[in-house]
Amino acid sequence: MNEIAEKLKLLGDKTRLTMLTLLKQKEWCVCEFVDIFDMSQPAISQHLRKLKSQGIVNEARRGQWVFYSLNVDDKPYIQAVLNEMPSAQEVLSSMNKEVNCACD
Amino acid sequence: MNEIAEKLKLLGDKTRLTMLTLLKQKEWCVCEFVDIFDMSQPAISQHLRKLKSQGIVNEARRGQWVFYSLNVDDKPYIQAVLNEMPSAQEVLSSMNKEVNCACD
DNA sequence: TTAATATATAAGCATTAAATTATATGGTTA
DNA sequence: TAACCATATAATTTAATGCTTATATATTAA
Repeated sequence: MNEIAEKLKLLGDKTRLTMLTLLKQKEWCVCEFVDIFDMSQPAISQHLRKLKSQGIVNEARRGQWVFYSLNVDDKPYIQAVLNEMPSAQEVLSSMNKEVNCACD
Repeated sequence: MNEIAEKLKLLGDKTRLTMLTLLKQKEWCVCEFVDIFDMSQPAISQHLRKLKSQGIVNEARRGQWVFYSLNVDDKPYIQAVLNEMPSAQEVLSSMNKEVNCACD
């Protein structure tokens, strides 16, 4: 129960919940998240570290870039949460952000 | 999305998650929760107020007692969370508490 | 109406959590 | 190797959360 409470605490943050919603569509690079969110790079990095430490996302370095992807196949309740979320496209357009990194 | 993040934040607290798990089985009176949790009556009351303010529980006064019950029929992702939780019996016996109130 | 019981609200304090700035690490390229 | 870019970590500040004690409100019963 404690472990689930910890994971839910992570989901209960608007920034992290938005990150996970974007991750439904595809993996994202840290630099993309830095462009998308109005927040410093370290703040982004720390959110991702927390998600990774709870096994909610996976990390993969490719060259100088680090990509994060969802890891919720064995966590049905997180899937249920993400089912309630809008599509990544909707989220992105509501945030009205340009992504300008060379990672892709 | 904000609203769901707020609800998840409420679920991400061990005490409240335990309360909700107990509420899977039946409604509970405030005085019972006061017996069960190692916490002051105002602390219990504040947790329940938060859950109520987000529509996760319902409140019903009967005489001098106030009973709380689950209100998650329209919140499938909360149901999915509670499905992961142990039974109310298991929770109770692991807490090893006696309930001594006249509410029932 | 007064006392007793149950619950809620208010105020204050301690802890946690999220942000920032500064700095370190790791990988790429000249 | 040195310079550069991307990311992570550390240290600090600020804000949010959860608890406590004290007090108020509501209901029941003498």
